[in-house]
Amino acid sequence: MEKQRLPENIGRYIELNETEILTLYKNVRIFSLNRKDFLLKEGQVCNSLFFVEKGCLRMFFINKKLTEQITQFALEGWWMADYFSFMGNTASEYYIQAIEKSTILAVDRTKFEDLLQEVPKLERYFRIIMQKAVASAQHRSKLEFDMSKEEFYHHFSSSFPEFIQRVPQYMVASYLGLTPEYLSELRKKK
Amino acid sequence: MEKQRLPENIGRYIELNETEILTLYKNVRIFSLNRKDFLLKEGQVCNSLFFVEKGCLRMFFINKKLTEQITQFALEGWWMADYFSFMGNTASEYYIQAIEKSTILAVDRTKFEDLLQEVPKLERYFRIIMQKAVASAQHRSKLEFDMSKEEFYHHFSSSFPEFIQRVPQYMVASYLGLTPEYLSELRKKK
DNA sequence: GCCATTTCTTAAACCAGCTTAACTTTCCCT
DNA sequence: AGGGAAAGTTAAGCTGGTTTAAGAAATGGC
Repeated sequence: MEKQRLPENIGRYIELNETEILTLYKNVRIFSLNRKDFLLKEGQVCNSLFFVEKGCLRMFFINKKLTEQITQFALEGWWMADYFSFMGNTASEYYIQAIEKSTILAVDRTKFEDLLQEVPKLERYFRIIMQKAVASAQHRSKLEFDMSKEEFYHHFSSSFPEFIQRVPQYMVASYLGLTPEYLSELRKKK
Repeated sequence: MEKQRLPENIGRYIELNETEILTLYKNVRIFSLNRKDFLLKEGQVCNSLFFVEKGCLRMFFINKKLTEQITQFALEGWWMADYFSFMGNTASEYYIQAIEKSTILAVDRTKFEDLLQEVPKLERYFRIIMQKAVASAQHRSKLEFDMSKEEFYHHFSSSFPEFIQRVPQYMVASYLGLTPEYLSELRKKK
């Protein structure tokens, strides 16, 4: 239990004492992943919420053209899950995979309920986290409606230059909803 | 205080006693809107969360082409807000408008915090509501990535046939991200 | 440090969905 | 009930972004 990104993250929104932090860790699994390891595959139930302590995850599904369509990334300090599958205990249509060597914290569904029971303040933390996720989704949706693919790419790469360095180009293309060939063309243009 | 959609909705996730329901109502404004009345306009701060008791709301922004781009609808039993503006106290880029005569409950930002303080169980309710909203956003995003506009329209109209009846076609087109002309063409085809 | 694999590039042909513009139908207000 | 405005339709021409295919460059595992 080296670093402490999660308590630090939680501490931004609520205050936990030592006992509560211990309870938190009692309900969390910590483990590391290699590049390309999977946390979730299509057909499985998403039984955990995943928190990225170190590294980077991507979420994708296999679309009708049988290619991988990336829908989300998660860097350090981000939560990731298929919430539909997690809440409804249903088979997921997504894959969650490590892009880099990563350290992950996982809260399993049953432990999650126990944890919220034992430390009700965490309801507030997760309420705020989820509210921020909804705000982000609203924002992304607006950008997609308002910008051409070209503008969207430039917007994204100037907003998250470090990210562009860190992740292969074809994944960025997939996430932004354009082909790697077209992204390559856009890069040449400018 | 005629009907009680909100307590009914809350009751699906947590149990409130009479006192708590009273506290709830003490922190909520109830009012009605005519067709085309606004709850929020671009430039204003979104100071409330809105709950649709009766009627229908739409959320939109003015895009680069200076046309209204609808990003969300809210029917009876749904919450709507610009969460980014609500959380950050910043100017909104959106409009929220009634499509029909509607009855709305509004929880203002300050009252919201008071309410959560007085009835902490509501943190849980809102956590779950927000989690479901995130799940929906994930789902919609997947559909958009995976379907052509034509498929997306057919999917939507077979999933929500009542809704298609209730809302003008050009608003459906806007929400689905296609032009009214193209939607008209699709309807003719089938 | 090397080689297989993965990632990125280039360019031409193509198409889903948009634009424009003019017309028709429906709705809503008094 | 009637008229003006709002909503829906039609069709032709156009374009942003995809597809295909093949070659070039970069990467990371051993």
